[in-house]
Amino acid sequence: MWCEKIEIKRIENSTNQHVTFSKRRNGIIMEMTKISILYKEQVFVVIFSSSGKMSEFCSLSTILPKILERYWTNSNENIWDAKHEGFMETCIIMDMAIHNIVHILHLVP
Amino acid sequence: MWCEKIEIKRIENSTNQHVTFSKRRNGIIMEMTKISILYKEQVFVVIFSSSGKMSEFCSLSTILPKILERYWTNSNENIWDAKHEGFMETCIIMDMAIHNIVHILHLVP
DNA sequence: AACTATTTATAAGA
DNA sequence: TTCTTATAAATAGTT
Repeated sequence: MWCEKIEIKRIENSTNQHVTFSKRRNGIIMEMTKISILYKEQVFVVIFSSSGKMSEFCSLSTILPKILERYWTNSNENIWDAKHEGFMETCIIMDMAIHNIVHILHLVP
Repeated sequence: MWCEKIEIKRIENSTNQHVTFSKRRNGIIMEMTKISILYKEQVFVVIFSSSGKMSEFCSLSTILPKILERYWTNSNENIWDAKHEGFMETCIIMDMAIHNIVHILHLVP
């Protein structure tokens, strides 16, 4: 499939995990930025830390309701009726329809 | 910065735009999948079409409330009080803390 | 959708 | 965390 030379497997070492995650996070932000230019679209990025805090905030926080509206409309489930456990470490939300990046919130390990 | 050889600029041609966006979308899904393995984390992906429809759905739609809870907790704004226009084309939500991919929703151009 | 030349991203090491 | 560089991986261009 992909990654035939370097095996993709769990990084156990905590320091390595932070370093490599940091690099890949930058990669994702780069890619988002490119997409926003290529398609002249809005990219909206939120990254939560593993402790649950947002460490940076740019603007236009009110875009999120639009996602939810559409999520609600398209799924037949009640999104507020949480049945599953889990805690967000990273959340990237891209809005492709306005005309700039509105949010890049960095993870602080 | 990045992309010194190939200029990153708006793709005007509609067909090209769909083809290249499709490639980059696959790239993002690949990257998410890798991250989920590298950090043994949950990756949660939702992609909406430009027409507003979700074209695919896998499982666990009830993870979204967790994102919202944290978004709410961390921002001082009422996320339901939308003041800005804009329409989501792509939404990627990664949950890094459960232990598998829960959602990959593909865009259908 | 498939191929591949070329560009871009990353792992490892410092 | 940031830099460097050799190597791996992704994609632009084309069929």
